[in-house]
Amino acid sequence: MSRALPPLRLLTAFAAVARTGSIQAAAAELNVTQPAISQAVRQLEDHAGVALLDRARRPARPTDAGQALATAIAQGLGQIAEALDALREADLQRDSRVTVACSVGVATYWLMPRLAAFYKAHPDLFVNVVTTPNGVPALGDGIDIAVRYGHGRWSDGLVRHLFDEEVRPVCAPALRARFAGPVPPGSVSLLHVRTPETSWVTWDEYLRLTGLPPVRRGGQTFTNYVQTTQAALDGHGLMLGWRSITGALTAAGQLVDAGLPPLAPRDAFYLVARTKRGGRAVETFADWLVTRSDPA
Amino acid sequence: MSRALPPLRLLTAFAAVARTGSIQAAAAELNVTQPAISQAVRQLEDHAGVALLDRARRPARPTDAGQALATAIAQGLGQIAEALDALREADLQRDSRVTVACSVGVATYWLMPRLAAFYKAHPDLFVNVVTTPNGVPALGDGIDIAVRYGHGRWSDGLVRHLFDEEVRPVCAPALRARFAGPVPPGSVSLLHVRTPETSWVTWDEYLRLTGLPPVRRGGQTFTNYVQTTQAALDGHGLMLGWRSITGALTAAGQLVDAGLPPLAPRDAFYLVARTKRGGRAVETFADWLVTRSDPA
DNA sequence: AGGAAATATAAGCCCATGGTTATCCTATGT
DNA sequence: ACATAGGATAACCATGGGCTTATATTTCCT
Repeated sequence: MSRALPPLRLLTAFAAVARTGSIQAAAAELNVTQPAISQAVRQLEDHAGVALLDRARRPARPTDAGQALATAIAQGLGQIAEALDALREADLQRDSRVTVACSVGVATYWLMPRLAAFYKAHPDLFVNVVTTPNGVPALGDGIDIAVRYGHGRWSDGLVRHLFDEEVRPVCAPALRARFAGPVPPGSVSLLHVRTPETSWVTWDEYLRLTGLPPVRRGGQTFTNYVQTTQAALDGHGLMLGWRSITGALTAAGQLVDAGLPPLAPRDAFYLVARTKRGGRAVETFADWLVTRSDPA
Repeated sequence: MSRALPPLRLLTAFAAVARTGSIQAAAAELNVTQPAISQAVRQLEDHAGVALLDRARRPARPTDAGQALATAIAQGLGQIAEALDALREADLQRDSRVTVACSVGVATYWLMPRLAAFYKAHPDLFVNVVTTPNGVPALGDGIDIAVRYGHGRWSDGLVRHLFDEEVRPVCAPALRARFAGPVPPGSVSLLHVRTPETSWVTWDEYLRLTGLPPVRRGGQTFTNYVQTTQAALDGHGLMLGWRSITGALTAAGQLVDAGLPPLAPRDAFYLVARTKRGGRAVETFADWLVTRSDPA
């Protein structure tokens, strides 16, 4: 049955003697006087019950027993010190990283293009973007911030308004050119997005809310706005363009307004941040995104 | 660059919390009050700069970081404790063992027969007998005691007188029976022992010192008294019987006095013990051997 | 809403720790 | 024999470590 360990000070004093080669050198390294180390090692020997130093030789050298113990001390305490360093390092890392969850469309056309400016302003921080294939982007293990479209009344985090949206039909220029006036929804292929998120406006809702006649189901259906946007760019039909997704493409002339009325939904985009365990990076990024947010 | 380790008390307090499952249980195990452990873990967290316990749950549980650190503490301190235990164990072992060096003849006919009585008196001690093939039994690495025949004026250890010797010619009863008077040395085969040790009386010295006529070289020569004694037992000749070697055999009638005058050499048997690093067993055995020593 | 259990906090205090200085002792080299 | 270097010992003391008690706070269950 082992007795309690001796005081750490005795262990480190002896390890220093073994490492530096003499009691005097160890004292110098530890910034104490030589008697302090001499007494410390003697106390350790009393505790251990065996001689750890051969003092007949000058400078004193560890006995075989002492060498064995010095090795165990170095390894044992080294292991603990490494674990502490690793924890601090991980904490520093965590404090310089933030993970954001959002839909793949928002990620591709809104968030990622903005990150360059964020890194320019904060080169020491790193944003990890996680796209949720479907459903509402959620907070949780490893997710610090979620960018959500919806009513904004969530309770799982701190909610901050990013921007209101506007939805208008857009299409490829070539498709637009086929009609003198607005592109009639009933005469072209409509590009649908079907997602479990029920907040996003669908073609049916758009037509109903703008007083346009309903269109019998046709066209193509995708599961995300990246594919839908690509199909529109390819001239495959008419899509509902959300300003945060297609605003830049429309400004660049790659997509054009279809001449139909725009729709301003009541829902908006929000940033939701976890209230616990938020490090410096999370707060910095959230603040930046809120102040720099505009839909296009 | 790692900072100094925190006090051992904080490490062991936290490790106890991780192992026992609560701050209260750790306090009970360490025989302090619950606030003592609560404060100790808080100090460790301040030192480490990370949360080690999830206190929202009752009882408090280690965080992932805390679990990692607790493991490192257990392994690191365990390694040091094991090293200390091993040193103490080795020391205990050394304290219950003694190694004795002597000639093979003394070992066989004098020392080994006595060890049974020693073990009876000291069942917790162990005597390791090392026979030196030739030369004076020496102290040194691993040899605590030497049993030597000689002048007794050695300086390599503590010298204590065991017993004086007596040398007399002895032979098998059948050889003795061939002569009405003393067995004449010149008429039988003499059994010689040739050894680098120059203290032991040879046949030449014996005949000269007792005034008997010298005998031209003949007979057999052996390198130790075990073989010589066996040859005498077999009736192969006349040997010089040292009381410590052949006393018991003569008392048992296996060998008989040849009727020639005995010789009391000036040299004697001594015990020489190392003066350094003598453990309890060495002193105990040396004392016992000195008080229980008699030549036969 | 209230009680039980676990943890946190603040204040207080005793005593042991962790050194220091002064000096002695021992080993080794010249 | 002497000088130097390294280590040992004794006496001393200031400080803060390592608790304690008392009480507050928080979480969870009934």
